[in-house]
Amino acid sequence: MNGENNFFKSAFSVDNVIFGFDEGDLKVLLIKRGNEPYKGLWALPGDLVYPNEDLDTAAYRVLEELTGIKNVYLEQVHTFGAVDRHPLGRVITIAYYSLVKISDFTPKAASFAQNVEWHIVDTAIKSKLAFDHNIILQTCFNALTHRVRIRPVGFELLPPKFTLTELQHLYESLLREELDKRNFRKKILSMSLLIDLNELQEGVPHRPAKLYQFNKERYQQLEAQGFSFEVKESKKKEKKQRLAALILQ
Amino acid sequence: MNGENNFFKSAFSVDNVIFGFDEGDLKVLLIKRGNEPYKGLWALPGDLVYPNEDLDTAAYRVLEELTGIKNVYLEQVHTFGAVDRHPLGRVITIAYYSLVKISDFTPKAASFAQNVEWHIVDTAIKSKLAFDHNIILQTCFNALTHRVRIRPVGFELLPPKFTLTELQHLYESLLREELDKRNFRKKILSMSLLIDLNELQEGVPHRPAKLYQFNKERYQQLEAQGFSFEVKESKKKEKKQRLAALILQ
DNA sequence: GCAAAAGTGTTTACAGTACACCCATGG
DNA sequence: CCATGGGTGTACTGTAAACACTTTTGC
Repeated sequence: MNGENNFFKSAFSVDNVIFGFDEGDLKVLLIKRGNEPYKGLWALPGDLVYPNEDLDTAAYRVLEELTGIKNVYLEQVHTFGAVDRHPLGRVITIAYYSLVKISDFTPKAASFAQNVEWHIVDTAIKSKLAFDHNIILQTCFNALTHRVRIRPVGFELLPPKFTLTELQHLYESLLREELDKRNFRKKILSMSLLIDLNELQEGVPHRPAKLYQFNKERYQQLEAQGFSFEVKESKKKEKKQRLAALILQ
Repeated sequence: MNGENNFFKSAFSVDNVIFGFDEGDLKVLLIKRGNEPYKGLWALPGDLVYPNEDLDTAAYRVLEELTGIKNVYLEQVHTFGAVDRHPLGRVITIAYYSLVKISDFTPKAASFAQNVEWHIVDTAIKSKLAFDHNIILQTCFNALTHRVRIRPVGFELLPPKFTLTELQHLYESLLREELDKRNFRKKILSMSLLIDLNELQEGVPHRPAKLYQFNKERYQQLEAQGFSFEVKESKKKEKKQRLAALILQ
């Protein structure tokens, strides 16, 4: 398959790191390989890209075939192309990650599903995965933690209604550090990206928490304005934080 | 070349957005195409990846063959793979950018060099480039402006000895905004990433400026510590700016 | 002496951080 | 009435931002 000095004798695939959040842990969807190479090892879902298929389309296809979920957050991260990364030939792979709400997840055909499992990311990274999937998973996790500091992508991982504590736990999990409850709430609520649903949790053995919803319209409005918070800002404020961002975080 | 339903009938290339800084402008190195398709248009330097060549190696090769420069800053940015992006077949391309000191640049064979030119980035983005190179250039420029806010990559674009004003102009060019001279100097010098060479500019028709050098050792030391500024920081300070980074810039 | 860029400190305002107690519910 | 997590406000502090004049050199 490889070995001759000939272009157009290689292939490319997409691999999709599908993240979910459940029971306080960030998880990733893995497939147990039924064939060689790496038979029996866990691997990221992926597939060769069809000749008439765009890369993003291929990544969406892999996701939907596996989970049945459409319309998810998907982002290309990096392309891995070490000569020896695939034992059977020259195959480079374009790595994506997606963020899904595990509650939306309906695994396909049961015979298939028994080889598909959510794994805790921390554990999966340390275990031996097929191909170069350890480094791909690590790279995509890094990209996610970086992304979450810049854009409110975290909401993609939560169910439509959530409590502030759930949201905080998600961020703590992504940022790998504990956050102060009062400061977290102050910050989040000040962005007016949440809609108070005036509903309460039910069936919890303690004071029920308020439920919130992500305000997508508000988010898109802010994004279009470069997050300059038009309502609160003076001209002075707009220029603030520019030098702050200079060079070092 | 394309059209059959057959994998391993596609190819991948690297394209390299080579940035330089000169006369106060950010520039990009372009090649005028001598062959179809897109004959006569300016294009990013790039090449097909050899069957036994890693992706990064290919990107370095393209750079060195063109400029004679080694050991530069190089970063993979994004992979472009629209089905119709190359008129002659299915060719996806992995886009890189590199940062070079224009002073190091020694164009290769003169017959070749007449088709190689530095273009001002702003102008090049607006002009019609070959293939999908407009969007590739734009994407790489965005990646650079993002990167420069996080890591001091700007120094890669300056000659070994530079003045603070030159450094400020570079940052103004990359960030597309004017900076306050006193605040800029205060911030930069406080990071102790610069070495005062105790030398002055010569032959300038005004008060000569001091020359500085980038302190690479200090930078690597800080990087290894996650830029936590060990000398100045208390434990409290270490936790600072964490919530700040939450969600929105 | 004049043109041109270099160099230099202080004040103000905002935003992040630290921190502790009462509340509502189920059992 | 107890256990569990939900919910709330203030004082402090560090850093970014705004801002104007003097200095040095070449011509």
